[in-house]
Formats: sequence, structure tokens, C-alpha cells
Amino acid sequence: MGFSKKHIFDEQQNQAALITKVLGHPARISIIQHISQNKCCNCNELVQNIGLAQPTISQHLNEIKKIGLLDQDAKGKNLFYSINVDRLNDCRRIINDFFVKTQINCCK
Amino acid sequence: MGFSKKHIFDEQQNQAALITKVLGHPARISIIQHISQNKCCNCNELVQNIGLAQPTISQHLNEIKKIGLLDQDAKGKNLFYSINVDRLNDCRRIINDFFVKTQINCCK
DNA sequence: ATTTATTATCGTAATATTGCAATATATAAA
DNA sequence: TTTATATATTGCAATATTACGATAATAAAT
Repeated sequence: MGFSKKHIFDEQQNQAALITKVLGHPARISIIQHISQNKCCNCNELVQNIGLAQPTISQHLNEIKKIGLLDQDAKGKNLFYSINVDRLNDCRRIINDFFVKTQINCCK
Repeated sequence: MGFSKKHIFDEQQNQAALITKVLGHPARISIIQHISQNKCCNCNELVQNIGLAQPTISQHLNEIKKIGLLDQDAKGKNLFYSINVDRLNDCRRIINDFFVKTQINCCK
């Protein structure tokens, strides 16, 4: 046990769960907020501001990349991250749809 | 290691992360949808429909309860679950705020 | 009182996540 | 070429999550 059973759920359910799972850690919420507030934010800046070790930040960045929320732009030795706004809006729509449909079902 | 560091994040960040973490599993997405579609849905019905063992469903229900999304109404030996719509809308607002603020920051 | 049905809890195994030190990699500067 | 800086990867320890069988608890029905 301990294994995943996502095959018994449909595409939409797995998609909504994947997005919320990635958002389901305060470090990742914080990283996304910080990048959005400081366009062209590099890894080091996140390490300084958030207070987690560099490998830990790097790991969380990878999780966020999994749902396509990050663009990156290498400039010299720096790697600047920014939010992919189109994908952000996709995610927002997917999660909001879940809430709206649930709410409508409850009240009819 | 392996321990949580949520004390380095603010209340809002932890709140958003807690809500999304609970939603971050397809079984819980499915359970919430099923309860919303069938008002007064008991545990057994979820077990039948979702295809996970009864203790597993019970465990997921407990996770969902942690963010106040479930009301329960004991009728005889049955325990009927329903969605707390006020709390659902709270959660929706909290998550949507996160998306909207992030999007605004990106584009100014 | 015994049986039946429903849900919760306990115990446990498998796996996943979180966090970091150490190290590797890559690029720029000296 | 050596040094410095930025990021990624590896390896590992601690903890959390997921899933389920077994069992307990509760309430109705016989």
C-alpha cells in the first residue's frame, strides 16, 4: 500500500488534484507570490527571502514547474524565473470550475 | 529533516496551502463532487462509487473535515454527509484571491 | 440478547514528501 | 587557469501520506 490509485479517477479530477497538490505547500505559495511580485527573480533571491536552503528552494521550484507555472530565462550565471500567466489563468479556471460546479450542485 | 517549517510563512500562505493540500488528492476531489451531487450521501455510498476501501474513504473524509468543508447528520445507523456551502465559498475566495493577486502582480 | 449494518479507529506496510549537507555543473570574472 | 557565483543533483534522515485488513463502536432490527 501507499501506492497511488489515480487510474480510478477521471482526467479532470486528476488534473485538479495535481494543481492543488502543487499549491498545497506554504513554501510553494510563497515562492509563486515572490516571483510574481519581483519579475525576474532568481533562485538566490528566493533563498534569501524565504529562509529555506538552496536545494530545498530548487526542489520546490521543480514541483511548480511540473504544472507549467514557471518560465525561466538564463542570463549569464543567473537564472531568472517568472510566472507563466497563461498557465496561471488555466489553473485558476480549472480550480474555480471545481468550486463553482460543486457549489451549484449543492444548491439545486 | 522531514519536519514542517510552516512557522516561517504567514497566516494567509499557510491557510491557502492547507486548503489546496486537502484538495490535492483525486479521491478527495471525487468525494466532494459526489457528496455535492447527491445530497445526504453516506460513507457506504462513497465506498461503492469510488472504489476505495471503507477505512480509506473514512480517512479522506477526515482530511476534508479538517478544513470545515463537511457537515454531518446522523440518522439511525447512517451518517449523511453534505457540503458546508458557506465554507466552500470561503475556500473558493481564498484560493481565487491567491490567483488574482498573483496575476495582478505579474502584469503591473 | 443477538444479529445486522454503518462508520470509526488501530495497526501496519508501502510510498511520498520535506529538508539539508555535500557535491556537481555551469558561467563569469580575475 | 584559477576563483567566485549561481543553480542543480545526489544522498540521506525524518516525517507524512496512502491504502487496507482487522477490529471496535454504535444503532437499528429481529
